[in-house]
Amino acid sequence: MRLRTDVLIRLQKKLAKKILICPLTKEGERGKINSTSSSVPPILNPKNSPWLIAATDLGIKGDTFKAAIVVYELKVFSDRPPSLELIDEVVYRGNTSSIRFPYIPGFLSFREIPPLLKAFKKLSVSPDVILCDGQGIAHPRGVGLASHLGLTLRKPSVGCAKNKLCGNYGLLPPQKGSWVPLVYDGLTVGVVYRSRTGVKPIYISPGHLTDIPSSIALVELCLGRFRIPEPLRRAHILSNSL
DNA sequence: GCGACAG
DNA sequence: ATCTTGTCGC
Ligand SMILES: [Mg+2]
Repeated sequence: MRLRTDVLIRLQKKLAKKILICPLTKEGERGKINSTSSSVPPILNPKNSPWLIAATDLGIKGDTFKAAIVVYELKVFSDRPPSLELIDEVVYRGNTSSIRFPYIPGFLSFREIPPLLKAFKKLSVSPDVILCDGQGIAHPRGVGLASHLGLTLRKPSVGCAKNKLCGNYGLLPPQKGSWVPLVYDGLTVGVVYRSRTGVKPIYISPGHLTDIPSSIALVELCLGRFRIPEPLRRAHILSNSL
């Protein structure tokens, strides 16, 4: 039997109004005005380090699913590359049969959030921001997985997807670090970002309590030698291991 | 009606 | 996402 999406669509439209797009800051600094009034993301300022970066992913293998959360401590320096140190990891296992929704493009959050919330209950630390395997506001109704999770947990979140859900964009140079706006319905909702030279790009969009510049900066600071930022890569591996 | 379509 | 080994290319 087909899933009735009309109720879900109404909920998404209501949630969309609650999403806040602003520079990424720590909870205590939220709402304060930039002392320098500059457009430089606060996370790039060494003075604001360290940051606790969480990443989440869900893996389904046969009759078992695993919701994984990893937490890294990010330190930004003025005279050397940023450092990432693994702080904590948790995995919540459950029966695949307990997953209430099938996968339908545009409604991924309803399928993945319940298991992810279970995993968050096992987490003892409180991250400053959550990286999600999926879109943020780059969504037909502006509420992708990252946005929905951020709103639910009342925490900053960033969407980092391996594929596009919606929107259009122009030619993207092959060099690592290049990016172009991702436009949907006349609005720039994120960017298509080249994390590795000559490699398929990733799709970055703000989830909640962050903006596009801060989202790009966060992902860049978390990149290692792979296409996917290290925390998300680790969460993905963890959610698929034994 | 047709094409697009996160994980 | 999952099902799956070796193989092609930089
Ligand atoms: Mg995933």
